[in-house]
Amino acid sequence: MPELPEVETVRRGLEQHVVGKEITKVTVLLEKMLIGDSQDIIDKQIISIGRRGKLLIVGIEGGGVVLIHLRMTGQLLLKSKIGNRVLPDKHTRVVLELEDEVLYFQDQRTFGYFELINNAKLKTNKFLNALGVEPFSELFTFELFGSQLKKKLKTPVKTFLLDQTIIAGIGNIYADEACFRAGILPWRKCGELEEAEIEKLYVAIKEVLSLSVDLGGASAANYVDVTGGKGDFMRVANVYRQQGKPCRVCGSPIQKTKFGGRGTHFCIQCQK
DNA sequence: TGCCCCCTGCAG
DNA sequence: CTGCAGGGGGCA
Repeated sequence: MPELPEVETVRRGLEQHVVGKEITKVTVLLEKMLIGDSQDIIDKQIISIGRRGKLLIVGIEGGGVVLIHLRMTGQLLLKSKIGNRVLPDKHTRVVLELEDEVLYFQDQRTFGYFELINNAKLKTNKFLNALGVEPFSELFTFELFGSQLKKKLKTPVKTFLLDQTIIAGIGNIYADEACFRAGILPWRKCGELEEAEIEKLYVAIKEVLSLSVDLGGASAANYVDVTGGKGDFMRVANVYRQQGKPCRVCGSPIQKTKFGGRGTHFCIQCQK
């Protein structure tokens, strides 16, 4: 489900509801989805909710963290009744009981995970350490972006955008949307972008991610926030899952193809 | 740097 | 029934 805007929306929801609460019970319904010993966090307080790229970082009293990756279909829900859904159900993988709240980790496809990790191991966590720059960070400057592109001359732009070790948090939706906004076809090589296109792409990445955070993320399929609410980004999506519809800018039909094994959406008129 | 794979459910 | 799905690890 989740790319940076969706994970950030979940992060904010959690921050609002679970910081300062003590974990009273942990129930693991699918063993592989919780890495580590759940005893390590029992009777401890949640002290912070952070995020790096698409990864949530739950700070635990006494030093450890719980890394949560939602991958494709993960959800974190604080309400046990959402519409017709009553939790736990067959997609519930982990349940965290917190004084007066219950946090359900739902994951249809079971690609996501909870990983309990102490401070020492945090510094050596491979995935976390490999993550590239945070797009909203002041470190993500136009200069940095340009130098990153120049190291990947033969790499297609979309592949570059999806590489979490370069920029953290962009996934299939926002890669397509950023390319559209920049007027660049996703398979163009980074090395052939002109200066003006590089600038457009840089701005497009920041704008589309921040717009989506403002809209509560994109609920194209499974994504919901911690209360079960959907995000509104799909209302303004220009290309993602818009194939066949007229381009909002030029009216020509949005096309869909397969690129690098992923569905890829574009406007042949607006993107060159 | 590309592909296959991990899984389940849903649309076509 | 087949193909596809917003992620990313492991393999050539």
